Amino acid sequence: MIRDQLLAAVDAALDAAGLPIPPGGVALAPPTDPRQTADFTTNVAMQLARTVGSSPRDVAARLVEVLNAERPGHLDRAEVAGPGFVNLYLAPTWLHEVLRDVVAVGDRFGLGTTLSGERINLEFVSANPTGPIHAGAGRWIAVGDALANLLSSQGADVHREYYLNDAGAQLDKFGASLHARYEGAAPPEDGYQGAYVVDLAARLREALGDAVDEETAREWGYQAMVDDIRADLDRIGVQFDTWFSERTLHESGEVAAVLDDLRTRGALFDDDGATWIRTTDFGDPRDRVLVKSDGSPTYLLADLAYHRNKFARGWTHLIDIWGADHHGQVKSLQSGLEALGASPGEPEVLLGQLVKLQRGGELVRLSKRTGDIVTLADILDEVDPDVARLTFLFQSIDTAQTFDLDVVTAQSMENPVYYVQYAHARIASIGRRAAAAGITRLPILDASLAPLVHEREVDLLRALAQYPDVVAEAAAMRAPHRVTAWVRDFAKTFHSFYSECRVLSDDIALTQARLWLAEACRIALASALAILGVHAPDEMTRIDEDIP
RNA sequence: GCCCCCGUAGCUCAGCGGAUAGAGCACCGCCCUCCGGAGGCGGUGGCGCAGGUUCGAUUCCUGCCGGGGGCACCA
Repeated sequence: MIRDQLLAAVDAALDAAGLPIPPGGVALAPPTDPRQTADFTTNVAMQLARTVGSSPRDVAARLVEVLNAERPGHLDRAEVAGPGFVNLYLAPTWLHEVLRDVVAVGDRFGLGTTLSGERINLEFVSANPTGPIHAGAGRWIAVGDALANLLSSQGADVHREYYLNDAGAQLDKFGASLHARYEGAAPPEDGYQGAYVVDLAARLREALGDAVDEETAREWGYQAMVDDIRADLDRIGVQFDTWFSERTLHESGEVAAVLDDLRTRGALFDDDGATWIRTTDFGDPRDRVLVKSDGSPTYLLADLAYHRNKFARGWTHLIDIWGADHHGQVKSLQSGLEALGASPGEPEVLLGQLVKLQRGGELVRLSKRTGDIVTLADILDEVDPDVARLTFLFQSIDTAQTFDLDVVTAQSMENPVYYVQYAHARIASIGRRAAAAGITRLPILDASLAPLVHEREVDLLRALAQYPDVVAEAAAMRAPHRVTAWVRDFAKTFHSFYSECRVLSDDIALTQARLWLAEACRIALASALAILGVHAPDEMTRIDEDIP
């Protein structure tokens, strides 16, 4: 849009001034300094100063001279500022053009093409089907789903996938524990001690009667847990495209095939009765076991078969979201896949720092032994899914998160999610008011946007202009929280506008212009909330009715 | 000992190498004739330490200090 035109103009101006274009192109962005009133600024002169052999301000002056002579569209003037910044001041019309652009693309506002053509398999959550989904896993649900939306918004074909570890020792332990409870006995020492297993045993008896053997108990329990997990995911509004069973890899011979392939490629060696893979050839700090001395496959072996299967199904790029406690396995998996011929760096693993739960001012100590866990369902019993999701999407996955159950529940009325949703609801409310008053929004081509000059209106238009870049950048950085940050900030700007600028007034032209501005804000809020997986309501349920 | 993440306001967190670092909560004031007060306006208050790279470092590199998570023939 407009920035692209300006970039082209700056490139041309550099050329006309006899200056080179820096490798990597010209950076053109709104100034971050709150004192600066320029619309865009570039540091290109400071970048070029050394190669050109003159001072940054001199280079900037040469560029400014050409720009002011050429005056590309919307440019009012260019100025040298500070140590050598070139500040571009645009005519107010450029922001009105932004508004027209937003309205023209409508619900497609914010979409980009930076990832078009990519076929991405995004695996997240993949909690073992041996118990309910833990509260902390809610972070990966929220982040994974938002990331999928984000990548899709940039044109990628994204597939949400859940890996079911239904072939390993954990499921056996789970089966043994369930069967023990079913028999009224205590689970094995290294089994699942949680109270939910007792409840599950009762459900098992109700479903299948009094003569259930351990294998039947395991299989029934497995299905029951998968059903429960799907129900929890359904509550928070996340749908997976594929639920992939580890068993199928063993049954289809794909696990064995990986071993054969690695043998052929000379990546294996035997030691101590076990079969190892030489992952150190690809940067792993140590080699890894694929087949244990008792002949059973390791988790890594099945995981290699799994990721190879993803490629075989046509996905060209794999992204896994893992908890930081698994970071030691990243290099092993990538090395093994590379040994199988995949491109280095596959899968791309996003390591998320863990969630600590806090209640009553104290950390909730989790103990597998006692089965003392807080589940996602527990959280969803207390707060609505939008609150839970946005809470998980506040911060970067690079930082450990403390999820304070008291704060999120007791103060949920003050949760920022409502602040953002309220902005959307207010716009809808204005629409209802307008309709009731018989005010119709005329086609934007017939509307004059010239009245939009108030500082709050300009703030909104600038924020709208930046939104597509925010989304593209968030996708590139795999950082949904950047969208959260933008939408919270945008909501603040909107509320400020709302209280200072009345949309519906006696000034017909101003009303028309502001109705269109409000519509553009609605489009942007809806877009951002959709990416985050949060609803954009047209009205809020009233609270605090008891206050006179 | 080695590997990964993080030390920014009293608390929780933002901040693609740019100019005087932002927001929420908390605290102190103020704003309801008017589109929904789940709101608005103002105030208090900050980059762990030391080097290095750079025209310019909260951001990149190194070391130290502090916090979290890993270093299995477990998943």
